[in-house]
Amino acid sequence: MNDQFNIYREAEKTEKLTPKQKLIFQSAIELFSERGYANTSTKEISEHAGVSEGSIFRKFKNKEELLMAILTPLTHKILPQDLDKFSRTAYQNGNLNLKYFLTTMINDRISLFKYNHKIMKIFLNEFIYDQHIHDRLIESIPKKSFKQFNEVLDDLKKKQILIDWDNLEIFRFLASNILGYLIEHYIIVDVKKWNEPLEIEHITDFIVKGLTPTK
Amino acid sequence: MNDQFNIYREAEKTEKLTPKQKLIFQSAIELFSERGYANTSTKEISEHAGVSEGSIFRKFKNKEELLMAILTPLTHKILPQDLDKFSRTAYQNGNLNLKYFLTTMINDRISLFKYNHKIMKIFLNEFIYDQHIHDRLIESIPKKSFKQFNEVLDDLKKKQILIDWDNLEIFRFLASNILGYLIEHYIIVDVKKWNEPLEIEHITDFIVKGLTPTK
Amino acid sequence: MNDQFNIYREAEKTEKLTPKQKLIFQSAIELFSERGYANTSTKEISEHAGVSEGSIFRKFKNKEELLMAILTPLTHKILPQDLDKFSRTAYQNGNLNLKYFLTTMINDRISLFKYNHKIMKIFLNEFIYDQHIHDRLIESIPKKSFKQFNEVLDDLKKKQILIDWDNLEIFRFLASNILGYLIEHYIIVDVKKWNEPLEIEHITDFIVKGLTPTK
Amino acid sequence: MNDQFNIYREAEKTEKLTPKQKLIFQSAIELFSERGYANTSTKEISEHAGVSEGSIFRKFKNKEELLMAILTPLTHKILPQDLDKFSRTAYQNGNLNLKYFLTTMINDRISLFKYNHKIMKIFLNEFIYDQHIHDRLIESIPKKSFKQFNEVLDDLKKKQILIDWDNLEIFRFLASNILGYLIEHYIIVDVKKWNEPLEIEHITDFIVKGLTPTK
DNA sequence: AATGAATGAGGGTTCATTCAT
DNA sequence: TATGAATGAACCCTCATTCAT
Repeated sequence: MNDQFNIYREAEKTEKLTPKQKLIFQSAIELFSERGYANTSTKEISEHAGVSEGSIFRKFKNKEELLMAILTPLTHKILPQDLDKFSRTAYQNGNLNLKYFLTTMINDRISLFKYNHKIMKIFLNEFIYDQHIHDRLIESIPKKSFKQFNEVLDDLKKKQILIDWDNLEIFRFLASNILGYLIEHYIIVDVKKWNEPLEIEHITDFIVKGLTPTK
Repeated sequence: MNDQFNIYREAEKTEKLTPKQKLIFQSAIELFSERGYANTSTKEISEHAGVSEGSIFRKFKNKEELLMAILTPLTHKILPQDLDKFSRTAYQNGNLNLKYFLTTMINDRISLFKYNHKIMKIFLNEFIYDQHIHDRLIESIPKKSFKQFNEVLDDLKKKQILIDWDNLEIFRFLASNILGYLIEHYIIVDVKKWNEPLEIEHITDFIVKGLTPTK
Repeated sequence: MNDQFNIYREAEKTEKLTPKQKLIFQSAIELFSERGYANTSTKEISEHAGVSEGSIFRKFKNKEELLMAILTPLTHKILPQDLDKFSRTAYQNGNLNLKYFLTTMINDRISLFKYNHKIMKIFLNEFIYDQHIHDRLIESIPKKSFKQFNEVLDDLKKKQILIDWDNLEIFRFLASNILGYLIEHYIIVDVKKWNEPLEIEHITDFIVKGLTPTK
Repeated sequence: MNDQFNIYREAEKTEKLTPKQKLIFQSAIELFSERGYANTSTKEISEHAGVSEGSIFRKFKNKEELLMAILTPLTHKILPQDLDKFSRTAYQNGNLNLKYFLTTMINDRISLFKYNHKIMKIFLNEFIYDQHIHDRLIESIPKKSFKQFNEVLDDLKKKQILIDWDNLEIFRFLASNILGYLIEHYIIVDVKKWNEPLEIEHITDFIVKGLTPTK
């Protein structure tokens, strides 16, 4: 049911991986997320996958290609691809408000990231630290998403249900709080149990209040 | 003037580094932040510092000790060490409100990180990936800060000028938005110029509104 | 027409190669001569031939067997196999002279090498460096050729139309100048166009003059 | 006394090699000439030199740089650098003739190559087979030598003591016969003993006769 | 104190060869 | 017969660390 959020299963399909190559793929995700790309040797990956080291390089030209094969699918999903769906939903409801729109979007993003938090961890790190990978990833993020995102925000601002700040700032407020939540609970993982629905509601409330225009 | 926020100058003092060792120290910060700890060789550090490779290991037992020498001072400063100063300030002003308290604190944190963003960049990465370093750093964060932080928040909540959410959640909202801002502008460094005071005001407004109790 | 000089076509016949194996054979010649035996991978050969890598090893036990299959036929032709034909020709002409004999022989050798210069290039390299191949090739050069060669030279010397030097020296003068010409134009391949008949005439003249006994 | 012809001793000096690096240098010459550059592993070189493998890469950036360090000095000497010295010698003698000029030059070249036949073997092979190295070597051959060579030949042709063929052809006749001799005796090394002065005299006679203009 | 030559374990990658399909 | 996935030894090279000078 939640397979719509499982990114790498899809990647495995489209890349036509053999069973052993799937093991390599999954082992790489496991180890990269655990100890970082630079700190994981191809030998370790092959051992974790129960496969010869050479097998890695049959499918993946080199270690970086393996990393990109893991990360690229995410770049196509990392921004909501049908933002207008959310805004339309809000309109259909008749009861047009920012909260409903954001609630839908935030939950969608959280679901996506939850099911791919290991890849997300790898992604976040490489995106910040490896300029080369940073550039390659930026390129592969669909331009369409950016455009849509801006259109929706501009529309909301025009209707005066969104504060009139720069779109990039608004985007950062969204991203910071969603990612902050996810990083705390899924990446740093010190905390054992928590009331997820409640916290998500808090996040939504927090963002909605923060982005509502002051009268 | 802003030397109060300069962490590594202090580190150099306390560790009693010779001039050459200072060069090593600064070169390591420069290169670790630029290309990551794992991707920086001691050879490169020594060359950047204009020093022989062996000199690194005279002062620092090994590469990791050098890293820890860079990061440890930060752990003592990463949480505000005199939060009550901020709250007292707010009181003294007579005009007690959340915004003033947060404004002071946020600006303080941003100043600290700005003047140490290279170390921060190194810190973020190692904190996420190296369990060993993660643990050492957690230990060295002063317990006192945690306690103080909780006391202040509880006080604010009692006075009903702060929303009644879990302190850790509130902390996360603060941290997420401050770090989000800093990472965007000081670590990812795609953007060239921006209106810093305005953005900081937005951040403060955003957080204040988000954390103000609903009537 | 010039198929008498085409060595590998013959090889293909005698080894009874299937069409795919012919492709492998020709691809190997192409690539070995281009980048050297050691620098050509079986994968590259199979790709160049449009064939699976495994197919190479169906016919050829290993990479070296493939090399030997290419080189061995050359070793049976590398020395003129019917030298007496040349000398007889010279006699029949009635106009017995060294020049006519050498002209015929030199042109014959040049024709042979021209049509097999890729194999020759491979041969020259392996002959020099691989002792194992060196020995195998020396063995497979027909003893008859040596004997014939000596007989012809001795006869010419007796008739005092050839200088009285050691046969091996004379052989080297012949070989050096013929190979020098071929290596320059067919193996080093820097030069674009040249007057082949003229140069061959010069070579012949040069050798004839050099080997004519001084009165 | 003959150290004027020893190229690599000079190389070792100019490159300021440590004793261990000299061992590496000499081992590389030994092994490259014995089994070829491509068939010699850096591990083998280090073992032959009784040194750790890493030591190779302290001085030489990579395997190819090691090869170039061996070959480059030769490229500066491979063509006679003071051809006019030979021609002047011939003139001074009063008894100006082609034979004297060639005798001097041929003996000089043979001496040079004899004392560096291992490097020559490596050189010949890489020059023919590795396009990349071919180009680098061509570049480093001093242009002056080419110019001088042409001037001397043109002068000799004008005085009608040298046949009027293209200079490149004449060069090839010289090179082919000198190299043929050296390759036979110093590189293929099947022959045990031979009368060197006699053979060199034959070579000189052979070339002189071949290049003397026909009346 | 400072140097930098030397080490050798381990890194990513290539490749001839095997073998199940 | 033909394929190509899989292997693992060997390859070139990097690097933190040691130590004689």
